[in-house]
Amino acid sequence: MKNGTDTTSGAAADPRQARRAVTALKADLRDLRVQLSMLNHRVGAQAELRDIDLDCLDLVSQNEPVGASALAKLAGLHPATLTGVIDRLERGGWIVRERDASDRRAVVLRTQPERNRDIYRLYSGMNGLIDEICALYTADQLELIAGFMQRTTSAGVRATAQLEEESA
Amino acid sequence: MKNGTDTTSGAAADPRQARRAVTALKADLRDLRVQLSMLNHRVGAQAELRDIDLDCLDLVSQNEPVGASALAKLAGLHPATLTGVIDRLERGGWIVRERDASDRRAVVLRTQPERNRDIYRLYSGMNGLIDEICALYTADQLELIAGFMQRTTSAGVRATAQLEEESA
DNA sequence: TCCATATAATACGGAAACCATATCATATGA
DNA sequence: TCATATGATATGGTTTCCGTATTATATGGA
Repeated sequence: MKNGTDTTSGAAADPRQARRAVTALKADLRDLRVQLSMLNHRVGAQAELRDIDLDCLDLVSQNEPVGASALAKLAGLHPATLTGVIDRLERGGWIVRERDASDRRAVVLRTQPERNRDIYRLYSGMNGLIDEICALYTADQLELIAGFMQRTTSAGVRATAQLEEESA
Repeated sequence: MKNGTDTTSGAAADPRQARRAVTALKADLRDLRVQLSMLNHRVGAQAELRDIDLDCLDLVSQNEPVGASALAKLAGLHPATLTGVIDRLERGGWIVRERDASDRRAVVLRTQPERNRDIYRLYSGMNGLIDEICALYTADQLELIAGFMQRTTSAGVRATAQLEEESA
């Protein structure tokens, strides 16, 4: 492994190499996105969940406790559609739906940790492979990569919000 | 980035730091996956395509020319479902469906480059933000990150195939 | 060649999901 | 207190999904 984390700034010594690297990385990111969606689809099939249900389940665990309307906004789904998603997730035991004490119209969603271990188990193959990949890198390199992912996620949030308001 | 310690090999100097880094990276990867799915959902909404249609369009452009059954296998979709997906993609002008000259039962799918620029345009916001992020890194670092993504994509292919055969 | 069998894609139809709209319960503020 | 807003769900028409049947073509013997 040649590339390290040793450099101090992002200034490019060779602009041509930099441009090529950026283009290649974007293609790799796109391929990664598609493949992770495919993996997710199979996981969902095993768990008898639609793709969107699994996405919502992820969103709940990232944001719990979360209300239905907040989740609808995060997922970009119509409220009525989200009711159906929640019904399925609740019926399958993946989440619980509670009344909000401070606003009795509202509903609060939480994951069922016990049940969600089943999802984790379906990802265990991928998990092990990622461990093998990570073993090829130093901790510093992994932190560099993770940092890039965090920034890209933030960019995704912003780009999503922008598309959202354009359609509004 | 942080402390410029050894970056000469993949061996971890501090196993504890390495484990923490791997755990954090997995969480970041998961967040990234979800957010990219959300972004994709908005892009699909603008293009009047279902999420799965957009995934299939990506798969076609990655594998074209590709047959319908090959695509069904890649996407993990029932053949009859895929017919519907292809109908929508063709109706929208995203792909063309040709008869295979060497096997007249088969259909060959290709993207319409002209039309697919519309998708590219919907991703332009994200694209620009990624450029900004990449500017923070050296070309060597970007190559390191891209390499990690490639390996992760390969891992995704393997994990997907494994889940596939477990269900069969 | 002829036929049995396999394979690619699509047609069909019932079940499920999606979502615009209406509805009900509750909150908020004039 | 009441008008209005808001959160979630119910309703119903439209679309999608997918198991199965069907059609067209290919392939490998006898």
